[in-house]
Amino acid sequence: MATGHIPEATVARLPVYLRSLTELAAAGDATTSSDVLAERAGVNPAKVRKDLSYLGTHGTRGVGYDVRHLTFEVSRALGVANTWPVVVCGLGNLGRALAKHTGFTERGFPVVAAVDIDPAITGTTVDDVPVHSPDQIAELVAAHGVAIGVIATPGNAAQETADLLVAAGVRSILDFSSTVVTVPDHVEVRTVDLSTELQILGFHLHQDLPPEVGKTP
Amino acid sequence: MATGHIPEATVARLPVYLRSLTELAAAGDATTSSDVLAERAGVNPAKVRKDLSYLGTHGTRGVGYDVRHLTFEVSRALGVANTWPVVVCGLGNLGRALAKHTGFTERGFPVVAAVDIDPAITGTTVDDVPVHSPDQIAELVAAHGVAIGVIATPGNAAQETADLLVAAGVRSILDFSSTVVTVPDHVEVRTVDLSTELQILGFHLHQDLPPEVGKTP
DNA sequence: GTGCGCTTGTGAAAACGTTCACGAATTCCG
DNA sequence: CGGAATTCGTGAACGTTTTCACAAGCGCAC
Repeated sequence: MATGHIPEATVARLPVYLRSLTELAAAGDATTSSDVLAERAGVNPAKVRKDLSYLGTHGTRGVGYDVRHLTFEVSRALGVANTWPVVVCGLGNLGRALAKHTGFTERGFPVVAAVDIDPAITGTTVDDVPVHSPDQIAELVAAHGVAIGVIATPGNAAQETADLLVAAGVRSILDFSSTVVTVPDHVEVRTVDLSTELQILGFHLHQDLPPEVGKTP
Repeated sequence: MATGHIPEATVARLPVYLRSLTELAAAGDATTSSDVLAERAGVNPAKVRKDLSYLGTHGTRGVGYDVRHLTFEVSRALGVANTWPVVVCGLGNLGRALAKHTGFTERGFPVVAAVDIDPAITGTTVDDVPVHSPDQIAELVAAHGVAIGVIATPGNAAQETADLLVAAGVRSILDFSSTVVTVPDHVEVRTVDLSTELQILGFHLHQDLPPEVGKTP
């Protein structure tokens, strides 16, 4: 089975496997199994095997997977050898937390700059990340080779920010703004909406509630 | 079609529709169509119609949907009339941002307390949210009727925190910790992993790259 | 009223994702 | 060496989600 095309659902799980593999390696395990990986990733073992089969990687029947080799295969599939500089737009509570977040750099996504419209903070730094004004987005992207923009602005500035990022040549956007931003086909947007997540949880809580009184008879 | 069972995929989109409806109402539109909603939600019009059909709600053929009535129906399906108090665990960069985030309260998810293991900050407040120590989780949950816990701790404290939340009676967990937490069946966990999101974007960037040189011939 | 244009609601088809179940490959042990 | 125990890889079955396509209902114009 060639590395031809990896389903989206699988791609979304690869980072979880990679993390599990790193932990296993740190624990000194040389080999592992789909059962162990499934347990750690919180999924079904068959799913692990099928996911890994898309990588064209091969475990050994009766034995399992070589942790080092599998780590290499998953890393290669994800392209983690690449470093993708990121710019964070909007330095509210969330944007500031993202700019300070050290986990990004560790995984190959260094925050090279932040952008905010407030002139009081442009020119300053947030944990060594320089803060610029929005009209400098194009320069920043060009200077650092930024491919990913993070939008953490208020909703009403999100589309405008996205437009600036796209015009500057950014090809991927991670949007925390609780709005749907429209971009050209060649740009990928992933939306993380914290309120929506809570509303989904709230839906299930609500569902489990005893049926309401006062319904129309 | 009865309100019997709403597919998960639909539930995940209802908050987006609800937001669009609120905007349309604010703009003074009395009626709208699946096309308009689809445009705003960034989805296919047929999907909007099918999603809404699960609510047992009825638009008017040839006319569209009544914005006020549809808002009511979607709100009811989501159970937004309920208020679900939330406790935020872990006051690092992200936890602090979440505790300060005003959007939660606006949508019926007030952050009633925060929890951190650092004795230097327990007893203080973060934007009026009181900070307690982890061993007070049970009391907090009981006192405020908390049903949802947010985990924003470092990864190594996540499972432990989840256990405390579950023991205290929390039924839903929103996990930002980049780990897979294990909980009993009656507890729902949603995971938001920021690094994973970036890695998925990175995967596609990597895929679009010209094929690497130096492959085995 | 009758006809026309618009928009919903929904079967049916297609695409996608998950899980099952089992053959095949490997190791280990007696 | 032969058989039991593992564990992978994968075709097939199943379930979910998306999309299509069109009949049915509604309003307006005349």
